[in-house]
Amino acid sequence: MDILTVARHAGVSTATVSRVLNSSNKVKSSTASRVRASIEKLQYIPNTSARSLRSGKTNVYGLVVSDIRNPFFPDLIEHFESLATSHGIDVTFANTGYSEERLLAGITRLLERNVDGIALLTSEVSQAAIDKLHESAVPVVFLNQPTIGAEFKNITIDYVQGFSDAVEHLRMLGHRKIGFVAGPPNLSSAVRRREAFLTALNARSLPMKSEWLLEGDHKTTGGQFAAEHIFSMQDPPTAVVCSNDMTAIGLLQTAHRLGRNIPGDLSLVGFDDLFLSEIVQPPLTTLHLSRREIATRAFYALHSGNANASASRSSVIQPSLVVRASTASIARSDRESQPRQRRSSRR
Amino acid sequence: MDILTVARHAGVSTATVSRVLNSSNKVKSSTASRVRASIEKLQYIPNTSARSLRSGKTNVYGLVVSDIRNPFFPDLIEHFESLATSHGIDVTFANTGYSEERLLAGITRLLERNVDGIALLTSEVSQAAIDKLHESAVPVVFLNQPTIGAEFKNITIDYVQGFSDAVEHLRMLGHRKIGFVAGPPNLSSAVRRREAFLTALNARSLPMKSEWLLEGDHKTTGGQFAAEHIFSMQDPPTAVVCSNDMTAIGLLQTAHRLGRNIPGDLSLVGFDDLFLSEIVQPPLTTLHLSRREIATRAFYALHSGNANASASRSSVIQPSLVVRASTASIARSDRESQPRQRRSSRR
DNA sequence: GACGCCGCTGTAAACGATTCCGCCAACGAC
DNA sequence: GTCGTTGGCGGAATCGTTTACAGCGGCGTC
Repeated sequence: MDILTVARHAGVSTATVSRVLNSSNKVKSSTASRVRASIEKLQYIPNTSARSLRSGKTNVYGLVVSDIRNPFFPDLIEHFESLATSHGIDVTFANTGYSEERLLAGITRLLERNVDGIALLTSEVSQAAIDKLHESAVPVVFLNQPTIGAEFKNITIDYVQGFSDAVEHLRMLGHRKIGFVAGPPNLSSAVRRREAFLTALNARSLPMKSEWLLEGDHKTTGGQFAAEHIFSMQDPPTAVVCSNDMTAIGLLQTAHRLGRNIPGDLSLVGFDDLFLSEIVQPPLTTLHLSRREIATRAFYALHSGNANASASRSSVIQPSLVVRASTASIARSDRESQPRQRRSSRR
Repeated sequence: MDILTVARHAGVSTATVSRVLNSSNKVKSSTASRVRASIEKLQYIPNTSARSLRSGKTNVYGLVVSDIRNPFFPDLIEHFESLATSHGIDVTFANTGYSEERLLAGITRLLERNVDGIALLTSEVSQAAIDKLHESAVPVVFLNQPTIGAEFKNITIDYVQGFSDAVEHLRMLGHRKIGFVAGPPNLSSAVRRREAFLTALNARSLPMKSEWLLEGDHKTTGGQFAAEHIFSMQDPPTAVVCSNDMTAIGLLQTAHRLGRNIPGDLSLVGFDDLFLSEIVQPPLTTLHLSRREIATRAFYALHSGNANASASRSSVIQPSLVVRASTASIARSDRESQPRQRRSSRR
């Protein structure tokens, strides 16, 4: 079932069939409808390989993410995919599992597939990967890669403002000893989050003991590890900010296991606002990061050609603080130098 | 950069280059290595469109899932994808959001892409979808579709045994009044789970009030709804089995909100064993369903040709009960005819 | 020495679409 | 009546591979 069969059936040439397929306006409407009838009758489906061989376009975007098990990414994928398919574009998928090796392999695969664009919604981009993308001239959009040159599009997230809000929230609650559980040090997004946190601390002249600065892995295991450390410290922080929600949730879980109370013994702030954050006990105070917005910008960065490229490059996504129940006023024994206080006025 | 350039550079014909590309054994090894050197030198990447136009194979599988936000599916996707890419196959992805319409649209897209196989790891398959797949003659594997004819492969899950284990577990704990929160009635997997539960109840001559048979949506919202119902009943069940973990987690969350204790006031069993189940408080007793196994069987059902087709069709996946902390011996006020009891011996 | 066979390689015809040209009829202007 | 223009359509080249077929040395066999 090829285009020639349709052409014969409709009594026209293949060129004309192709034109109605691609909705060229140079076909008389009576001819067009006759062709369309034949297409319908014969159940003709154009061959994608032939199409993209000739036209050079595949109508496929590659989407690469770090860790599909982190609920942050399924949201992202869903939005990206539904946006893409509504524009007639399919998405092939690559999961790196935070491995640079798998990232490079994934990019190679996508390049071999001649995808029309690649959304690299991941953090562990190595120089080798960037070089490879650079020489293949395929449109690429990154998520929050500060070191990326202007030849690539980049969606930036305002970590500084986000963590500033988080720290300020804790400060208002009376916390002065605030710890941080970072992500893996080879992840640029994790590094930037950590720096943004430290900036927020500095701006408020809050103390930072290196002991309070823990390293996680952006998974629950990192949080579990951190919890064990924190609750065995001589001088523990009274509040902890985590580099992402999964870390905070792992911490929460271990706190439970150790018989500690959140937020009674420790206030906890996450980052991402996974749906999980509402579900855990206590519901997690966290920074909301809109997946829909990221997916939308990523898609249009690839799709709109270069139309509003510069506009979308300059824009920045703002996280917003969502206060739930994992943070509370500093109280009880933690407020060392002050008398015990029942509660602050009314609330 | 095409194959002709490489051929000239290596001083051979395009046919020979193609042969080394496809590792035909009919090329002298000295020639082959010369060609390989040229490929390397010129950074040649074969054009996938041309390849699949000529060969009729795309080396792409379609993977369609119901709801990527349900953590069950990311696990599935990850395993499927890593298996596929390790065999040189890419996967393009479709999310149906439980919508038959989107399912049909997704299948159409995949068919237009000429994928070499489709894994339909979803439940809401309509007859229209089946017909479409049938006439396209593309290899397809379904997940647990009892009505599917023998012309399709099908991975079956032993719900009867699974729910039997769950009910037996509750019965051993002393529960006699056991409710069920089902999934959407138009989802065949949900219907079959419900039936399996009822079978388990019957086999033990346990009572079933229709009031205890609730309907959810396989998301947390369904569980929330169910919790509100259950805790306002005159004669509530003492234990509830849920059609999946998301439902159980929603129920758990609302129980918390209503000030009820799980498992004190109600024992709870889920289905799937999401990683979430370990994280919620209390950790959820549930039926473990191996995503790796499903993904593996799905992949090989498509990939191994017809080699061990019949073997894989006949095999069945067994869920296994994982006992955590959301189920407990019936106790306190729920044991109507018995005196209140402080706790069971030691613990 | 003729012949057949075998291992390796090249030639060229597909695969199924898109699209550049060029053609033709119709029509208006002069 | 001639000519130019324009809208609509067809012919055929082209995209980059794969692969059937054929060719061509060299070698063993009789």
